[in-house]
Amino acid sequence: MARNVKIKTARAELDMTQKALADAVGVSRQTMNAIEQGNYNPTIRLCRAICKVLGKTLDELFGEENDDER
Amino acid sequence: MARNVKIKTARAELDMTQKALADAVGVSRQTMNAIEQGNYNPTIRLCRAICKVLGKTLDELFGEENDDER
DNA sequence: CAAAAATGTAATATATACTTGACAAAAATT
DNA sequence: AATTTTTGTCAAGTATATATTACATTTTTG
Repeated sequence: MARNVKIKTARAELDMTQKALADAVGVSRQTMNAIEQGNYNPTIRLCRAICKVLGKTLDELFGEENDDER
Repeated sequence: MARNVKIKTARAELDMTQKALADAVGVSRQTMNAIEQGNYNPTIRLCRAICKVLGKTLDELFGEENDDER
């Protein structure tokens, strides 16, 4: 189900906790967790916000999901 | 409110109608129209599907929305 | 190793993405 | 210029992204 390890890694690089990222991005901790877990199909606005905070591009963090996630 | 002219352009390059793109992507024509109109905050999965059909990257079609869209 | 912090996960509730149907206006076709 | 196709938009409904509360487990820290 496509765990998003790229977010986890980028977060680690900045030494940010899931909660810190969630707060920075204006979303609940559970939502951030679910996104990293690959259980979510977030909106583009949220993806953009995450990219902005983590200093990555959309393609870097959310590119090519080949599998059939929900 | 940030009309997405990039999608419109990419669509024109392929000589696709809004309906054709909507069908190819598995979404209603109204939804595609609203996205081009900038009234929507689509999910990343839909964005990926649009990119795939139009042969563009996420960054190309959905990068940097600076303005305060909804 | 114990305590604290961070993470994974579930249930219920709410906001909003997306659908369907319908109609008007604009653009393209003949 | 008339007809058809495409686009823009609205209203009401359904599906799902996200919030909140809560608790168990894992990881980190003292």
